[in-house]
Amino acid sequence: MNEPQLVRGLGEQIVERLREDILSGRIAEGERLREVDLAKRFSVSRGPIREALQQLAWEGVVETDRNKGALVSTSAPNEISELIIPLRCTIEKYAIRLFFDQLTEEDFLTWETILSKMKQACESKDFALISEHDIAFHRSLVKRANSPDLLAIWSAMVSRIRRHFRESHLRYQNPVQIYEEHLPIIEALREGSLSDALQIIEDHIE
Amino acid sequence: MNEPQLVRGLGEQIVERLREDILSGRIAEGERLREVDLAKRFSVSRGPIREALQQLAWEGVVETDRNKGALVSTSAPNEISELIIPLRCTIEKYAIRLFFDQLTEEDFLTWETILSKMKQACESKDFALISEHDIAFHRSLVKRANSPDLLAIWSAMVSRIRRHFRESHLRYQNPVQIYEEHLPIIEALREGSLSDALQIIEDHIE
DNA sequence: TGAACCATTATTGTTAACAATTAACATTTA
DNA sequence: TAAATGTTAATTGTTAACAATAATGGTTCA
Repeated sequence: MNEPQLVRGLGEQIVERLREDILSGRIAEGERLREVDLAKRFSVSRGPIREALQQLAWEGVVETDRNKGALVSTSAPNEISELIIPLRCTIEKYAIRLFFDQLTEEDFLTWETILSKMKQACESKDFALISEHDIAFHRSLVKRANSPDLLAIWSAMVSRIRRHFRESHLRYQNPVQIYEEHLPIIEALREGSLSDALQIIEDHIE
Repeated sequence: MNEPQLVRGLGEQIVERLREDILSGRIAEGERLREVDLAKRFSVSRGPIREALQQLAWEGVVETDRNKGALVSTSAPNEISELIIPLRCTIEKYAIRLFFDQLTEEDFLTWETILSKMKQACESKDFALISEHDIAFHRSLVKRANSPDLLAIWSAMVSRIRRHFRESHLRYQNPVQIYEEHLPIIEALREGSLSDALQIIEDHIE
């Protein structure tokens, strides 16, 4: 099995930090990202920064024009989430089918760790953090399938509907519900019922 | 409309040349790509080379391990095409619904132009060109919906399955069939039957 | 013999300087 | 004044040197 690569390059680390900042809304849509600023912030040279920006551009998190640098791309209008919902469903169900018969205790530990962070964020009503962990949870589901193609396509989609995540979260009067709605997914996986898990994911993604 | 960016960076130019070399088989599967070799071959420094390799890795054309460089991916029997087919179906049908009641004669002209080029490519059995025009046709369908997000998501997917296009084309004994299978799509649009068009697209994408 | 160790080489990762391009702004001109 | 032009500053694109890591090959020792 693929070792989870303990030492990651600077570029990859920066991708994750920037992506979290942008998907959660801590860095605003339309904001310009200058290479030298980022290099100073992360205390590295512009090489890894350029690497990270290129990756984020493919994911659709930022947009780049030649010789003009990178802007945080604006999240798609909500009407497109009508399209994305069935797409996400297809992908995440496909992912679950791929890894379903290879589940280990470690997997559940990973997911429970993310969800416990989400719970904390829900309790303190920090919606930026809630979105971040919500997306992180679903990303880790897709990632578990161990298919770079699957993850790439999913990432390209989700980065474009980050606003939809936040806005749907804001509708909850009691944000802890957001956390609670994620529990059945893991429970179904633990109980070993594939069809239940698929059905629950389908109901959940909306 | 988007200007077709006249001056491209070195990285982008190298991406295209390497991708063509790999997909056409001039660079064999499993072959190792060393940065210094490529830098010498293209007479540039390693910067643009790394950029190009990162892009090709994202597209799935090469695989990279940290500190170990890039290998040309072996085209594993693309089990993911099983996933891509329903995704493409969803997206392209969604696109058609969006523009269906705004069709003009100009649209048909665009599509017929692309298809006539495809026909030529089919007749000369130039499979690289066939793929290009096939992708161009479907891209123009999606583009017609006039939604940058839709196009972006579709592009992210297609860049990962370029290889699948080519391989499915190679199965045709008479490549002109590829061209002929595209005609009913336009015919249905011309005749003004949305449900027919959607059904034909669904049958076509397989 | 062959398995473990060390030194050497090859290769990638990172950095910092330099070149080319774009943006900003003052100046000129109609 | 407003448009056009030229100049400067800010920013990205590219390069080449340096650092860190992995592959190679030979030597020793059981």
